[in-house]
Amino acid sequence: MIEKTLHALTEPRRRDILSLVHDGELTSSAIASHFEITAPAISQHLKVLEESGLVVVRRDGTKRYYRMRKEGFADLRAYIDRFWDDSLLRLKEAAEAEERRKK
Amino acid sequence: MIEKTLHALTEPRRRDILSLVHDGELTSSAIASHFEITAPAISQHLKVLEESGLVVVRRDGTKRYYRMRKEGFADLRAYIDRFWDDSLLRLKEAAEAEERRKK
DNA sequence: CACTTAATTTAGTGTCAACTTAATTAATGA
DNA sequence: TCATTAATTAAGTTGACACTAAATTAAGTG
Repeated sequence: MIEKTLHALTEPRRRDILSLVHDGELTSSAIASHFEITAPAISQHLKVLEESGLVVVRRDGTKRYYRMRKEGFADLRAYIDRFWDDSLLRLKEAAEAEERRKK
Repeated sequence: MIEKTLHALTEPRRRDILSLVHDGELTSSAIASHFEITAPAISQHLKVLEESGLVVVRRDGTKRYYRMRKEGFADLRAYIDRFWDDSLLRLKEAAEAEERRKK
């Protein structure tokens, strides 16, 4: 899952798309109107984003509304925290050691 | 920077390398011994990791010791948190995306 | 049933990234 | 200085992927 999340996020336009659908849902063509590339290219990006779980789609007639799916970031966030958190822990420990040294 | 971080992390072997050098430093060849691919391939991965800021290297004679650099995750973590937490900083993202689209 | 709108899928192209082997750099020791 | 060890850089191959234009699906509407 983290594999797909990272792959989806690495492409800059997909990150831009995510910013666009963060606040609310937008149709495929509404999203495409913000870019210079063609609608099929956007559609392909949306597919990658959807398969990664970073966006969800709602169908209404011929239109498809995309919006961000926050929980899609959970796994990647947890992965990073495995590296990040104990560095914070060590900073905390160092600070505490420093405190003790001062006294 | 987040660009380079994501690119570095997306390749599975580079994530494996990061796990290896998480706890302490290892030489290039010690790292390579954990994989089936050749030493030059590992060297190339290490270069990408170093340029992304996710590892640092210490030279001693002909050997080069690599270790993880936790601060390298900071930007990516902040990026994810902008989506994860509802924050006004998200507006900054949108503005930056708009700038990129204009170019 | 055509016709239109919205979007996707298909097929093909150019670029880039992850390998390989071979050559090269760099430090050290006989 | 020559040889050895550690690692990287160089050159070339292959496969993946972000595009494009064209064809296709799907859901209304006259």
